[in-house]
Amino acid sequence: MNPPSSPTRGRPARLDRARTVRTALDLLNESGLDALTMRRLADAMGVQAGALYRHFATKHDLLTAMADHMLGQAADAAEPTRSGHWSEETARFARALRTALLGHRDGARVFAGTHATGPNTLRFADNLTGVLRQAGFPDDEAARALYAITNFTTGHTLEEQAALQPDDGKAAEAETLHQAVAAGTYPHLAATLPTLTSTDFTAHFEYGLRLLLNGLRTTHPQAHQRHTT
Amino acid sequence: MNPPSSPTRGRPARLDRARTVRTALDLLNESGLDALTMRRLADAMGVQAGALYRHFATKHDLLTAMADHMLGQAADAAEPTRSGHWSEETARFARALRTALLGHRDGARVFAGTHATGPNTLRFADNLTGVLRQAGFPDDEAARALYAITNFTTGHTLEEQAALQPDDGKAAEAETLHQAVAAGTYPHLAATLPTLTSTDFTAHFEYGLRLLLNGLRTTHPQAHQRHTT
DNA sequence: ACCTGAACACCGTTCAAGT
DNA sequence: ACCTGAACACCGTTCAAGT
Repeated sequence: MNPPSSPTRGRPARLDRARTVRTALDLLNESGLDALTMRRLADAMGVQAGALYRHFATKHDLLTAMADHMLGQAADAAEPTRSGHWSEETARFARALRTALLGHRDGARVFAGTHATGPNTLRFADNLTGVLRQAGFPDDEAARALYAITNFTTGHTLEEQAALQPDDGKAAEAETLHQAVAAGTYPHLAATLPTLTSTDFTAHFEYGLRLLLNGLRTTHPQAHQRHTT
Repeated sequence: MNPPSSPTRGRPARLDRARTVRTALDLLNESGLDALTMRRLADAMGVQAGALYRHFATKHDLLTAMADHMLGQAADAAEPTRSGHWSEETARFARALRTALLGHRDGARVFAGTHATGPNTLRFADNLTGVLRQAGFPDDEAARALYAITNFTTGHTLEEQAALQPDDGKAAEAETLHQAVAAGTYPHLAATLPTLTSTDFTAHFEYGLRLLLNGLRTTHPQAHQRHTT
């Protein structure tokens, strides 16, 4: 069943897609996206940079594979359980996506920067869409709700991870904000400053998620619910 | 009122922040973010690359200034008018943000990649927060709603502009999707494929926005409304 | 078949020196 | 004061040549 010269014979290949993606994700966690270069990755794998191009046509290709690998966590964590209410199931998918992106440094940036259409991403999307369809949403609303939820989640996590970043003039930025606010230029920002500058990102995320879910309840074909969670 | 050697005398400076930002945004529109380099920008301004560092400490600094400039459009377009219902006012802010980001090639990527805290960004945020507070939302909810709306909008527009990009193996991607779907692996994606692959991004955006607004209505202190828009 | 070595065409950023 | 020239320490990607 193997070709004449079996690929398992001869020098064992140092490189393969799976191992390269895992090493790249490790490097991402250690050094961040800006420091993830093809040369550094090649170094980490004991190989010359050019060798990586045997498995990935471009760096963007590699990042796409990394994004899909991350989504594996999300897809596993959110496997539909048929038990909960559709809104709680949907929330689990959104939370699993955020958690998966938070699982790697700059994870949201990697995911947002690629159009991942790998098996994990598709599985995640298929399962979430299934939850909504089985809840009775029409096909087009299920598709659009999928987009709304994932786009909100990536948008939020992008912000969250940017805010967590090593101090890149972050102090100076807060300074500008406080000064402008103190000057009375932005009265509404001044009034809401404690919440705006809060680092409880889970609370921010849960609020936005709740808005989306409440919105979905409102448009649900059998909208017989009345509770606000 | 001017220092001894007035800055308006002598060689007229070829460089200043405002003109540099405008030229950079033009270059962005022509060539995209990946082609926007400090050297190319310097060329466009008839200057050596190093000269740019007199006005911007880093490239990221320049991108932040570009992001705030773009938000000027959004802040102007959404100036509160005191006339409409708070939900319609809020929708105007979200739409103005999307439109402003769509106004420049890779606009969402520039905005999402920077923590803009310039005057335009703050004005936009202050005005939107004001609409929500005057509608009766408590301060913390107004702040969180601001985040939910802007994060959804950037997340959506990021996707939208990525999808509009010149064909970067986009055909191959659609191929993979259709094959996987035809193989019956993703039944729910198959059922929703027409909507999922629709390029009517305005419809996608409006649906997500409606979910958020309906969600806000649900949690509104004086929730006496019942209509679904 | 798989990888090396070396090159090509670039980057962002710094800084002495010129005017 | 403002900008040049030139360098430093890198990039992604390609491809003949080795093993």
